[in-house]
Amino acid sequence: MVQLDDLDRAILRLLKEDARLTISEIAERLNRPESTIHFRIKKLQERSFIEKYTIVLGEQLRPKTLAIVYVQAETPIIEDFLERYIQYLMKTLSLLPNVLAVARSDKDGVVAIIGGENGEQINKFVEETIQVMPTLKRVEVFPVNEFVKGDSLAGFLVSV
Amino acid sequence: MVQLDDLDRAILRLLKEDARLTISEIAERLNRPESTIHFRIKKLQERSFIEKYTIVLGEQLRPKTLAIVYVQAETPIIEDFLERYIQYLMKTLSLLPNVLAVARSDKDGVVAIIGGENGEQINKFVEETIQVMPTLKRVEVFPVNEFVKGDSLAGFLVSV
DNA sequence: TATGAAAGACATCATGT
DNA sequence: ACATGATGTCTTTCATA
Repeated sequence: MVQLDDLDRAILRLLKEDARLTISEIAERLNRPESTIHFRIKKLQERSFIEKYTIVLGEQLRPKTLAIVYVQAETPIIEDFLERYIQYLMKTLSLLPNVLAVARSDKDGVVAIIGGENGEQINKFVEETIQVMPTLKRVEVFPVNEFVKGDSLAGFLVSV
Repeated sequence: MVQLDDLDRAILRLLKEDARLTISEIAERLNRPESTIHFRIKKLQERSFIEKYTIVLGEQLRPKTLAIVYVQAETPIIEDFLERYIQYLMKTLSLLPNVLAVARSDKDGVVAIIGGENGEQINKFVEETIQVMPTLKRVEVFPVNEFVKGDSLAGFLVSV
C-alpha cells in the first residue's frame, strides 16, 4: 500500500498540465527511457492514482458567473424527516444543469456551486428554486468573482 | 460568433468522459469518418472550446475532507486599503497546497476551497491561518461531506 | 467543410540485460 | 529498472469532392 516516488509525481504533474503528451515526450523531458515511462503510467492507472483522463472546456462554454450557496434546514422533531429532506434537496439540485456541484454539509446542510450568466440570474435562481422550499433555516449566497487559484474549475465541471 | 453543432457536442461529451478515446474510436461510435472527427477536434482546440487535456487524480491522492471557507473583511476608512488587503489575503491562501481554490467574493470577501485530513484539521487550519488575520468581520466554514454531483472536483484541483 | 487513402508516428508487448 | 526491436494501431496530412 506504498505510494509514489519522485518519478511518479513528475509524470503526474506533466499529465496534469497536458494529458496528451506522448510517452516519448515525457520520457525525453524526464530523461528516462520510454519503456519506463510506459510502465509507470500503466501502474498509475492500475492503482487508480490516475482516475480518469478528461478535458477542460473553454470560457465560451462555461457559465460566466459562479456562486457558492449554502442551505441549512430546520431541525425537525422527527430526525428521519431531516435525512430524507436533505437527500431530496440534493437530488433535486443535482439534476439542474446550472448546478455544477452539490454536496452535503454536516447533518442539516447542503452546499452547491451554481453557474449563471450574471449575479442577478443566480440570485433569481436561488430565490425561485431554493428559497421557496419549506423549513429552511438559512440560505447564504456567496458570489464568486475572479479566481486566484483553481480557475478552470467551471470548465471542468460544466457539461455540454 | 456562433457555436457548436450536435457533432461537436457529442465529441466533447465523449472526451469529457474519457479524453484518451482514440479518434478512430470516436469515429466509430459517432458513425463518422476518422478524418472528420480529426478535423472537428482540431477546430475545437483552435477555437479554445477545448482548453486543455488533463487527468483527475484518484482518491488516494486527494484530501479526505473538504470545506468551503468564506472570509469577509472589515470595510476600512481608506478604500484602497481594503483592495490591497484582499489581494494579500488571496495571494497568501493560494500559495498553500491544501488550499485548492481561491476566489474573490464581491468587494470585501474571499471564498476558498480547503482540503484536509479531517474536519478538525481544517478547523485548526482556519483558526491558525485565517482567524488570526486582523480586521476580519466574518469567517464562515462550511464542511463538505459526501458529494452528490461534482465529486472528483478535488482530484481535479489537487496538486502532486 | 467532409471524406478516403496513404504515410508516418506512436503505443504496446515480448525478450533479455 | 532499463534497452531494443517487432507489431499493429492511431494520427496526421493531402488530394478531392
